[in-house]
Amino acid sequence: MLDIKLIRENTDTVKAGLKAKNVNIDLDVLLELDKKRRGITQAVDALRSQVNTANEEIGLLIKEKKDAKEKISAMKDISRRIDDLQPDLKELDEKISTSLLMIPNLPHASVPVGSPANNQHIRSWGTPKEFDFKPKTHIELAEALDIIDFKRATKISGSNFILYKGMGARLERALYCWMLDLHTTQHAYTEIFPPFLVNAASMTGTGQLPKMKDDMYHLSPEDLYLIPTAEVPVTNIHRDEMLSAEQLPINYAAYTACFRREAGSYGKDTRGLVRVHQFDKVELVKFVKPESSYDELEALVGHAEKVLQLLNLPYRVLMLASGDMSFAAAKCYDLEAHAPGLGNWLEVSSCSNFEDFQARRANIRYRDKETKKPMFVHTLNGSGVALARTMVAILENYQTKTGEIMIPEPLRPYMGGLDMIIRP
RNA sequence: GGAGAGGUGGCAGAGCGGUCGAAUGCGGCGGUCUUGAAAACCGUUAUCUCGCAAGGGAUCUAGGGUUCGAAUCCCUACCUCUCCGCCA
Repeated sequence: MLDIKLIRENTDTVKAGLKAKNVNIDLDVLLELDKKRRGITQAVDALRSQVNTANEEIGLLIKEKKDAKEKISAMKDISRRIDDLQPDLKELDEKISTSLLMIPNLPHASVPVGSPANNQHIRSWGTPKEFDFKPKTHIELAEALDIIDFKRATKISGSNFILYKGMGARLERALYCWMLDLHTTQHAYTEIFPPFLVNAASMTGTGQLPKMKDDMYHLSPEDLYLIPTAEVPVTNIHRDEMLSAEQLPINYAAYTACFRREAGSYGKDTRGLVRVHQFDKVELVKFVKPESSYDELEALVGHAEKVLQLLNLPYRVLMLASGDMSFAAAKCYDLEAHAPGLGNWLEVSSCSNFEDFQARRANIRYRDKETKKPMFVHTLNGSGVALARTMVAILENYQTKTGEIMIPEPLRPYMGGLDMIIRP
């Protein structure tokens, strides 16, 4: 959520930022409502002030057992006038806060303005693997090895669900266990295992609601949502809390399943593991002081990159252009791993700084040592990393000529020492 | 699912119609004492919002209601706890 004061005082900056994010919102309407509200608020406050003064006097009169009838009836009139203004004020409040919740975060100054075509290539690690045979796709490989059963997943749940089997299931488990161990022991994150169902307040806190309602699975009797990412429950750990400055930075790593309806993306990546309704992910979440959040973003990207480096998967780092960033992000790097079977780069991690956008919505503050004032923290998160697509990259990069899969070195201890997935 | 209790400041906890934005304790901050620290003692310490300012206003889970006036009374929702039942 943006600060209404920022919108009021730096209207042009905000307008430019929204334009860069490719969002068409009429701020002038909002500012007009804001102006009206302030006018009515001032009128109401003045009346209330009268009431408050009079009430003190009435209290005294009654205490002294004097007659207060006249004053009381005068106050009835004023109270009625306040009541008359109240509905307008309430309506304005609602309109303003609804509208504020629909305004996205502004891009940071370092972010290139434009569409996905303007995404900026930051660096690459490794080079796409060359094979002396035609590499297969993960779909062909997994079916032949009987480690993923696409047909039965569809029977059980529908299209774009995954059913891992045997060593496929084991490899999935090895991956998230290893990633959690890496981040908790090497990068100083505290492990979290959160609920996979969250309430509307949590979804609003991180910015999924109200705008992305249709992208999420919703359970109606209880009014709960399936999490699209661990970002939601983990960031909301500290919703409505006042943290102490000494606690910061707070770093959490969480494995969760992630659930996405992917409504509106039918026809895209319909086969295989690239776009699925449920996938596993280890998410990294940071709560930091504002002055360090951009350094923390670089560190966070580094932690996600470490996963791909240790797995020896070639990847590239992109800084997203303003128009390609998510609703809540101020700056975002994507990591794309190369999938030689598909011949594609796959987004396996997205690392963002939200600055105080989520902290404002979720009311996550800390007390500043110098000013002693409550301040909003900055929140960040990044995938470290998302599994289904990383599984694609592993299967396709580690395939042999005979269609078997070498197990990446760091995962072998998690696979009972196994170094190769062979045909059944 | 049934019965009961409760949701108050950073935390714990009092207040149950009229100077209550709220006692007290803990914690925090400043000071006295001390070579330094601890202890002790003294002082101080909510947030949001309107206003150039002076100074207002709001907030005791949320939303309604009663009243001139609500943290305090009534209704509804949500949440927490205890007991019973059911259950992986």
